[in-house]
Amino acid sequence: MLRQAGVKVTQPRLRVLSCLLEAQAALSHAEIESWLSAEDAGELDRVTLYRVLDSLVGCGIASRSLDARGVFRFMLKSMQLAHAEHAHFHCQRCGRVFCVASMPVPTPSLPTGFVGISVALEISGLCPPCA
Amino acid sequence: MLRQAGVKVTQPRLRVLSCLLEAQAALSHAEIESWLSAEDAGELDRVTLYRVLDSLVGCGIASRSLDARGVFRFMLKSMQLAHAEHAHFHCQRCGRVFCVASMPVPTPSLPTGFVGISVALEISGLCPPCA
DNA sequence: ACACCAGATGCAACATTGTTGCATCTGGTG
DNA sequence: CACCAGATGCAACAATGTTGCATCTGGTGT
Repeated sequence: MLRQAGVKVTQPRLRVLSCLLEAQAALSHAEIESWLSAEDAGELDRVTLYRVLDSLVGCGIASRSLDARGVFRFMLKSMQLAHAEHAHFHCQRCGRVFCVASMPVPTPSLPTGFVGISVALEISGLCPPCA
Repeated sequence: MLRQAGVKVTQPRLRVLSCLLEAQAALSHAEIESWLSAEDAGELDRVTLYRVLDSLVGCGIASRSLDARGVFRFMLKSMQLAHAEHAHFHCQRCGRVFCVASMPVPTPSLPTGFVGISVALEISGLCPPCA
């Protein structure tokens, strides 16, 4: 993936990628950091992780979004596409994101001249543990 | 408004409220702070401003949302309600936001245990001039 | 008009998230 | 194998938001 995207294949990038590949949901910087620090390979520098994530987003491998607390979360672009069809629930307290399969994203009906590229249906509130 | 909401009527709250009443858009903490510091009455403590905003949101007078950078912005609930029922279109090129009256926000149908507080339908794309 | 007190304010210190500068290291290329 | 653009690691900084605590004040009962 990295080679295809035209960026250098480095240890940190491979580790972060494998993390995103395994993830079930969009991960925050802090979550990736603690996940990686549990590995044998040891910790990854905080700043390096920020820059690795920037580069993955920049070359189109990953996508960046905001959770309800205003924290950036990352997921593979390929996975993100699979989540474009239903709503997402953002917990205002813990920041976790849940898929709401029961709420499909409506097809855009835009005024003439507007070109829709993506639609997102975002619900804010409290998840069961936090409520 | 404050008395009706059942909270104490204090100087800081009145100053922040008048600020929000005049505002054309949702304001960030920093914007309100610099606006207030230009007044004759002098500066308002940073922390007090956070707590005033919390109390206004808590008693239902104001509402809190996130901008694209992950910064909280505040506006009067009365103004926000006028925008809660329809979708918003964000132009990826010029950044402008348009109301899409033709796309109503669906009523949430959440799994048991989840408490929904707000729903937003956000479309990204290109507006007529940019397309 | 006065005293009281829950809640609001102001200050200091801290926490979290994200960024910048710079010296060093390394993946890819010739 | 040597080179170098770009990646990494470290330190310091910046922006945003939170907590603890002493003091002050708006509202209420007297």
